Amino acid sequence: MPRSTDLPTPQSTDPAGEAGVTFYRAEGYRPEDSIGYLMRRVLSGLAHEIERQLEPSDLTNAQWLPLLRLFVGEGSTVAELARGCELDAGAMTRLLDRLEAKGLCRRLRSVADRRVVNIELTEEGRVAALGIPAVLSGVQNACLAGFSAQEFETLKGFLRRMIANAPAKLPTATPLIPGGPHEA
Amino acid sequence: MPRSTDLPTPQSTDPAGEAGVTFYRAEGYRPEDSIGYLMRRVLSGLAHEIERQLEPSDLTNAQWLPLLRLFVGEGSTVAELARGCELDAGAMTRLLDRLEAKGLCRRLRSVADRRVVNIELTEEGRVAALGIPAVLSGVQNACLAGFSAQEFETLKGFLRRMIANAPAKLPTATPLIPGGPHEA
DNA sequence: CAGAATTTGTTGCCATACCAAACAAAGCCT
DNA sequence: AGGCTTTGTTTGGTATGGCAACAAATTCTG
Repeated sequence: MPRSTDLPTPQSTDPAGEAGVTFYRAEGYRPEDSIGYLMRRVLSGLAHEIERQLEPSDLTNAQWLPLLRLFVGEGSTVAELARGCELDAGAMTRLLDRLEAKGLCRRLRSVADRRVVNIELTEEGRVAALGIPAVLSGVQNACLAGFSAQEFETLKGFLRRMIANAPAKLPTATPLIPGGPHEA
Repeated sequence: MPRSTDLPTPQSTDPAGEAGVTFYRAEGYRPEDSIGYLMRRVLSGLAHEIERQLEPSDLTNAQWLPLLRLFVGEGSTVAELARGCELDAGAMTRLLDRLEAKGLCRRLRSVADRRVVNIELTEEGRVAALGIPAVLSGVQNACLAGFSAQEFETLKGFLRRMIANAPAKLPTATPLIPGGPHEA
């Protein structure tokens, strides 16, 4: 197992000079033209519409994601769900409190590892989760009205490149490297 | 039973019926491929980095926007700032409480309209606001590393089209309609 | 002009979200 | 075994956001 203690250098260019990437400047900066502002508006629109359509299920915008992940089996403990939803473990605990209070899930202490609490959907929870993908699909399709398949792919490519440009953020998913480089 | 008249009509009649805009489907829906998920990750990356860089100014992610708007003169009352930041008036009241507690702004009851509270930056507030545009520009430029000017424009076009696809939501900002509503 | 409708700012209540601390249970190391 | 470290969960404190209820001020209307 190669321990790469050096930083991965995707591009051999100078770390300082960004090859003339200067779309924005401090002087005359206009929020309305910023991609951050634009994306925020797109996202808030999506979120509002999703929450509106999930209202009959009594699911808030913060609650459908963990419910969906439980439903599709991507996570079954507090810690896993917290990581999957990019949330604080404390926040997830209380979010699950509310879901449990609604009767959508229940906690089961693991016997194998007594630190762990396994979360499982109730029958009600499964029913509620069942409708989520349709809503997400519908809302996002509506948001993309007028887009060609080509444009859709281009857009996703742009977004993935922007994500890749992030300066080493959260370890989104724990790399499956047993005994990997555990630097502080 | 003659089925020769069957059209290639999909059995699942699209509720949206949007000229075949079906990038996502309920069956096999994968969050990681959704534009919502991707944009959320881009935005959270931007937000984290901005907050990190503004840390020395003691400005949180929620606070720099109203401060910036005050600084550039886009709003000077609670209601205006709330609208400009797409926030609840109540949330803005308390946000201003915290900014005022930090000595960054102060409230002045209007004499013309005694309902109104005018907010103005203190000297400290001006100093803090002064550095914001540079941080926003830098972080967003970094996020766009590797993008051509053409791609940058294409991306913004995509985002604007998605915003336009929103189902008639909030009257974001008062349009600059000549002869329109007389704004303050 | 008087009463209704609207606007503005504030506050209460609740849902969220982060951070740090407290604990418990597992793992690791000597 | 005993101690230090890691992981998982919960809880307390604080910041933030939405909604509803209100009071004060202003505007609209009959």
